[in-house]
Amino acid sequence: MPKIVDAVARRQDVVDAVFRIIASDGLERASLREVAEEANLAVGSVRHYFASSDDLLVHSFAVVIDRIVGRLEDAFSTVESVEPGTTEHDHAVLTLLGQFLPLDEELAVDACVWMAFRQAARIKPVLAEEAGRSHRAVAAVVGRLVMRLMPDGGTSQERLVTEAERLLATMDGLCMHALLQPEWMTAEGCGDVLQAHLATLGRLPTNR
Amino acid sequence: MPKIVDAVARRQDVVDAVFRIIASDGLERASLREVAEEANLAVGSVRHYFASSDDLLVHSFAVVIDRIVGRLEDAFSTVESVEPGTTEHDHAVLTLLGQFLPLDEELAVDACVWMAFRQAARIKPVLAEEAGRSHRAVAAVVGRLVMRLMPDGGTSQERLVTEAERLLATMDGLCMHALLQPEWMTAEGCGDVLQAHLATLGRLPTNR
DNA sequence: ATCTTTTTAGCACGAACGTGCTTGAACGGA
DNA sequence: TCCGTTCAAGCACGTTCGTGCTAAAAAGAT
Repeated sequence: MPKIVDAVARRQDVVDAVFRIIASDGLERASLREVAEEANLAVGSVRHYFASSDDLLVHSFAVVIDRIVGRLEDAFSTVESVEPGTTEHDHAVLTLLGQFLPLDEELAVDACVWMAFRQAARIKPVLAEEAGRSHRAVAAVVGRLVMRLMPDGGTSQERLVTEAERLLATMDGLCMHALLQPEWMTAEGCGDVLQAHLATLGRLPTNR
Repeated sequence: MPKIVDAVARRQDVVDAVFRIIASDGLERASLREVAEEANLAVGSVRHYFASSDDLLVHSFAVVIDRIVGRLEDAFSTVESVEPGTTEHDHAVLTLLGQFLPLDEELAVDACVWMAFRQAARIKPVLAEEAGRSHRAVAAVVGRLVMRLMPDGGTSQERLVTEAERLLATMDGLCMHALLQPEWMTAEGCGDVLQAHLATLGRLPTNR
C-alpha cells in the first residue's frame, strides 16, 4: 500500500484554512488558490481532498454548523442538569446564549463563518440545504430553552413559538451587531441585552 | 453647449439596476458588466457616471441608507403626531418598525441591499464610513422611539441604551430571518414577535 | 530493490473581472 | 454651418477564478 496520511485530519486542516480566510477576508476570497496557500498546499492537493470548490464550501458550512450546534446542545444539557430558578441556572442559560456571540477569538471565527454562509445560501443553491439544517437545529435548542424558561412552562403552543422566534431573532441581531459594529456593541452590552431579554421571559429578576 | 441628459436621473437608473442585481443575485454579482447590462447601457457609459466600481457601490449604499432612514423618520414624525397609549399610536409604532422588514417587494429589495452592504462593509474599507453612518442614523431613531415607549420615559440613561440596542438587535434579526428563511418567518410571524417585544417595553397590552 | 497506489504539484484553457484609453455619435451655442 | 463639450460604446491589458488533465514524488507491500 502507498503513502498514507490521515485524510480526515487533512480535510479538517483545509477547512480550518477556509475558516481563517472567511473570518479575515470574507467568503468571496475563499477561492481554491487562497485556501491552498493558507493551508500551505498546492491547488491540486486541495482538489484531491475536495472534488470541487462547491464541495469544499458545503463541507466547511456543515463543519461550522456541527460545531455551533454541538456547543449549544452541550450547554443545554448543562442547563437541564441544574434546578431552574437558581443563580447557577441563570448562569448556565447565559453561557448557552453566549455560544452565539463572538465573545472570544474562536467564537468570533465561527460566528463570522456561520453568518457568511447563511447569507451566501440565499444566493447559492448548493448551500441551501445546510442552511435549512442549521436553522432547524438551532431553533430546536432555542425552543426547548424557551419552554424551560417561560413561567407557565410554555402552555400556549402559539405563544411559545413566538417567544422562540423572538429570542432567536434577538440572538442573531446581537451577533450581527457584535460582528459588524464591535465598537458600539461590546461583550458587556451583549450581556446587558441578554439579561434584559431573559427578564421579559418572566424568570430572571426584572431589575437586572 | 453639448448634449444634455438628466445626469442625476441617469445615475439613479444605474443605482436601481444595482439594487435589482443585489436583491436577485447578490452583491458579488454587481459587477460593472452586469450592472451595465441590467441598465441597458454599455460598460463605458456606466463608468462615465461613476468613476469606478467602488464609487458606484458606495453611492448605491448611500442611496439605500437615505431611503431607509427617510422612511424611518417620516414614520417617526407620524408616531410623534399621535397621543401615546392610543391604538393609533400603537399602529404608528408598528408601521415604523415595519419599515425594517421585507413586507412588500420594495421593502424587500431595500432590506436585501442594506444587509448585503452592511455585511460587505466588514471586509471592504470603502464601505465602512457609510456603514457607520447607517448605524448611527438608525440607532438615533430607534433610541427616540424607545424613549417614547418606555413607561418612565427613559429615566435611566443606561437602561434606555440597553433597550434601544435590544430593539435594534431584534429588528435586524427579524429582518435577517425574513430574508433568509422566509418559509419559517412570515410577515405574520414578524408581527407577532414585534407585538411581543413591544409588550415588554411596558406600553402595549401584554395579552397581544 | 521493485511495484502500486496515494499524495502532491503544476500546466493550460476559457471565462469574468476592473480599468486605462480611444473612437464615434449627439447636440446646444457661435 | 461648424465648433466644442458631453454622452455612448468598445477595445485591450493584466489578474483572478474553477477545472480538466498530466506527471512527479512518496512510501508501504512484495
